[in-house]
Amino acid sequence: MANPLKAASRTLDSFDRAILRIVQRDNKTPQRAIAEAVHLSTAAVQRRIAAMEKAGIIRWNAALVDPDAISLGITSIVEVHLSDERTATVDRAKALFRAAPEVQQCYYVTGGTSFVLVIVSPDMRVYEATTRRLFSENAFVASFRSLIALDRVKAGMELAIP
Amino acid sequence: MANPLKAASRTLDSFDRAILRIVQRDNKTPQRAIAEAVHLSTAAVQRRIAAMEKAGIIRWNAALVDPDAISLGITSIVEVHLSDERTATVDRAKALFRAAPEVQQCYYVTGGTSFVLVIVSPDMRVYEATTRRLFSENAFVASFRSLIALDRVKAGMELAIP
DNA sequence: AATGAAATCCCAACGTG
DNA sequence: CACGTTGGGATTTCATT
Repeated sequence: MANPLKAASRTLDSFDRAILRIVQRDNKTPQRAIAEAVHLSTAAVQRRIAAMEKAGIIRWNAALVDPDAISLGITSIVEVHLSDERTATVDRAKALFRAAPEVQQCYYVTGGTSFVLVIVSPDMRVYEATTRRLFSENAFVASFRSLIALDRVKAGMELAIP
Repeated sequence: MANPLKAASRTLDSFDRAILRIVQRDNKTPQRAIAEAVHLSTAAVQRRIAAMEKAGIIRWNAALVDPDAISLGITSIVEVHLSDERTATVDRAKALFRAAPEVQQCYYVTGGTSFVLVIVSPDMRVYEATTRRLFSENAFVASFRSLIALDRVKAGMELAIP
């Protein structure tokens, strides 16, 4: 996991991409249904899915949970600026954010802003406590800016597969 | 889908949350394994999962695909400012972003910035074309700022279930 | 909520182009 | 080498108590 860009070694043909388009939306689709949709046998579909899982092309199979259902009503996007951009500092920040359960997503970005995080919290009080723990109480965080989500217009992980 | 905050009607007990913690990481876990992990019968697990799917608590079951594997190496976070915040304008923007396949995620946010998007592209050339189509060529977009991801430190949809 | 039966699905082995 | 067909084993699903 040390390398940010781990190239996927397998070459995907149009069958693979067609399968991905389906399981991306519903990975519980029966292989028989997939098979007839892409005009392949169930065994071929099975082999390709297994290969793509092993190659890391399918990273994992997840049930996507509605945050509101479990009282995590606050979604916030946070821009975080570090005090410096030395490798050691950046790595410490990455480790911190990766380990924090409240941090649903974390991107290290260009453009002056060092990180963009997506944080999910039950309410504002807890959110404020989280920001204090992750940002205010860390010397290597110079500043941060919170954008509170009023509407999760689109909040999946779906990709437009070419 | 008109209401941004659709309250989930079902009340979750600790069994439900325990199940969610498991299927969130791997929704292909056999029900028997879930059952013994949470100390319930397989039938009970089965019924609870079905109920949570019907209630929308489990929004969908997805295979998460590695963007690099399908030549979508550029991930970008974009802040978008609208020319005005009238309802009609905001709704038009929401519809546009929701319909765009390149837009993986879209949040309508407070704090002066109207939207935060996550956009996935095969390369910079295509990314630039996308920004032109979605932002530069739309009169209701006043400005936007791109933050290119150097590292997807954490890029799932997992929630810390309380 | 638990039990058991029926249907379905997954997966490995074999044979073929 | 990858595909398709076939069969056994496991899992999900439904009906009953």
